[in-house]
Order: sequence, then C-alpha cells, then structure tokens
Amino acid sequence: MARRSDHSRDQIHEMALSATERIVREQGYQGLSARKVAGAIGYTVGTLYLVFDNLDDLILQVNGRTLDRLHARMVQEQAKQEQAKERLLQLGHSYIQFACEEPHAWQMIFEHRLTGEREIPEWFQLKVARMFALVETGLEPLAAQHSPGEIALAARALWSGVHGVCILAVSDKLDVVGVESVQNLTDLLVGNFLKGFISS
Amino acid sequence: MARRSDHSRDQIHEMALSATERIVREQGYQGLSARKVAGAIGYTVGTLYLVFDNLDDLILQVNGRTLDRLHARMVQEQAKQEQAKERLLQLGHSYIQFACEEPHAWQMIFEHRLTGEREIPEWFQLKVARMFALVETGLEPLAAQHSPGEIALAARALWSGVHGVCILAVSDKLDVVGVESVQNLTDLLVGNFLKGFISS
DNA sequence: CGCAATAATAAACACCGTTTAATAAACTAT
DNA sequence: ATAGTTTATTAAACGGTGTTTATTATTGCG
Repeated sequence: MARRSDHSRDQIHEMALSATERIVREQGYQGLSARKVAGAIGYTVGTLYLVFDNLDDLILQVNGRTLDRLHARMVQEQAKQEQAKERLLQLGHSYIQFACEEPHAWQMIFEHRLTGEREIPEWFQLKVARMFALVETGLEPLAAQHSPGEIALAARALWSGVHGVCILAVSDKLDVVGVESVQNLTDLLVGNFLKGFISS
Repeated sequence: MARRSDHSRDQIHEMALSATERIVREQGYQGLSARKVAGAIGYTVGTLYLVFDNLDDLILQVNGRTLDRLHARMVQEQAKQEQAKERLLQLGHSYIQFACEEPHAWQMIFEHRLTGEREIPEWFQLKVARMFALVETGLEPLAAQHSPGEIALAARALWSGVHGVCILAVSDKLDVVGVESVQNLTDLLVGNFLKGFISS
C-alpha cells in the first residue's frame, strides 16, 4: 500500500474531476462526498488530499470546467446571429439551454459555498466576469446614446434577470414546464427590457 | 432528567424557532446545526426531535416566518405609492431592502434543500405563490391590452429578474457596492421592462 | 544492497442529523 | 399515601461527513 504508481498525479487529478462530474450529474451537489469520489476512482480519501487542497478546491475546479463549457457554448451559438438584438436573445437561450441540460452541474456553481474563511480564487472570478463581459459587448451596439457606465449597469441588470429566471426555472419554482416555456419567459424579459432600454 | 416541565411544548417550539433565527442571523445557514439550537435553548437534540419532525421541518418553519415578514413589508410599503408603475418599483425596492437587511435569513430560503425524498409542504408553497401574486396584481392596471395569461407570464419574468439581481447582489457577485446601487440596478431592470411591456 | 523519499492507506478526530433505550419526574387510581 | 402508569428528557449510539495523522510498503538512487 504505497507508491503503486498505477497513475500519475495528473491522471488521478483528472480521474477525480471527471468522477466528481459524474456523481454530481447523477446525484446532484447534495450527493457528493469526498469518500464517494475516492471510491469511484479506486483510491482512499487520503490520496484525494494529496492532489487537492480540500473539497472546496476540487469543487471549484469542477465548477470552473462547467463555466468553461457554458462560456464556449455561448460564444459559439451567439456567432450564429447577425443582428445585435438576436445575439442577446441567443445568449439568454444558450444560458437557459445549458442550465436545463446540465441542471446539477449548473446549480452547483451557485449552491456551493466556501467553508470558513476561504476565499474564491481569482481565476474563478475571472471566469464569472467573462460571462458578464459577453452580455456587455452584446449590448453595446444597441446603446448608441448610453454612456459606457450605463451600458455596464444595464448588462448587469439584464443578465441578473436572466439568471433569476434560470434559477427559479431549474428549481421548479415557476410553474412553467419544459425548456420551451422557460425560453419564452426569457424572451419576454430580454425583449421587453431591450425595447425599453433602446427607446430611452 | 425527565419531565422538567420548565416549558410547555409550545414554548420550546417558539424558543427553538427564535434561537434558530438568531444563529442564522449571526452565522448564516452554514453555521446552523441541531446541536447548536438545542444548546442555545438549554435542551438536548432529543428534545428538539420531540417538537419538530426533523431539521428540515424546523428550517421550513423559520423560512415561513421570514416569508411572512417579507410579504407583510411589501404589502405595507407598496400601499404608500399611488401610481401603478411606482407601486411595482416599490415592490422591487422593498424586496431588495429586506434581503439586504436580513441577508442570511433571506438567503436561507433559497439555499436550503430538503434531504432525500422529502417534499415541500403546501403551506410553504402558498407563501411563495403569495409573492408572485403581489406582482401580478401590481402589473394588471398597466397591461390593458394584454391577456391574463400574458400578464401572469410577464409577472413571473419580471419578478424572476428582480430575484436574480437580489441573489447576485447579496452574494456580492455584481461588483456594485451598497444597497443604493442595487436599488438603481433594480430600477433599471423594472423600469425598462415596464416601458417595453406597456408599449407592446 | 541499503537507504532516503514518497505513494497510499488505515485509523483517528470532531463534527453532523437522527434514533434508541434508559431514567427520573409527574400524574392517576386505588 | 402508595403503587403504577405515563411521559419529558437525556445520554449514548449509529452511520455519515471533511480533514489530519502515523504507518506501511514500494520505488528510485547512490
């Protein structure tokens, strides 16, 4: 029971991350535990702590990968739209779509809380900021008469709104069933907001 | 160690609820535990399970009281406004204000997840629905040319949006500091949405 | 070949929600 | 008044959690 070297440190790292992703996909954030992850990759918890600082570290890295997938998808699908307004609506669609396809992974990003006095690392905050930037950039061509500050504020307001719809939708608190209805709700929010924002 | 009768069952019930509220106010949802509550009221965990089904039950009851305070406040402060649009903006303000004043209590409503296969009781769902109804009613006088179905959908979209702003604001993810900035963000969202909604 | 470095583990620690059996106080009926 | 029943309360247990520790067994190296 020592230095089996069946796998390199990097291999164990990757194995743990994808095992965690599978557990979260199947059982949700609540169903996750260090022992489950260790068992799934054929090691004990101790080995896990050789590769990760702690469980927060592991979860943050999984959440980081989720944010990467989400961001990549938003960038990719947004490019399909020509007009600025359509691009923003598309951003909302992609966000909702992703959250509905991978509800547990998406929810874990926002359900997870660091234990104690630990702080969110900068690389993670950057991944979050990247999302807001996407909306801000999409909003610019529609806001000729607004100042950069106003645009930044509007992007935050708008995206918080989409996020709110998404949150309540994924946790079944909106009494609307199916992805389609959620998309309609998002269209309503984004569409009316943009109409009001442009005309002011 | 038996039948001290220092307190009635109802007294212990109330003591536990307010002890929980204090712990959550000071240490947040994460800092809550059955043993802490029991210790705070001078009993052991066993006694807690004589008065509550389980910890979920206790938390749901505390969350219910929080929703009651929030709802009462929204009703009261909304009445101060004459015009329909101002009333809706006021609803958003009251919501944000409450969430900023009692962040931990407010957050627990949305952070708490039932364990296992337990289901949210109906009395609790009613308290949530009551909030949406408030928005729906406020939206009606502004939506002459819309069908009841459209109004219901718009109310959900709008309120999800305000909720989203609130979520991100309370968890410091918006890069805006102070309650005032959050209020501005909400005004922006609600104001622009209403402008778009009315003109369509 | 022996020694230092280390991968991996088992076991412990302190906490968690929840259940259990035991106990001591109060009530009830004789 | 006393015996018996009920029940409020507890201590202790159970299986779980994240995390740390000492120990062991294997590897690579001089």
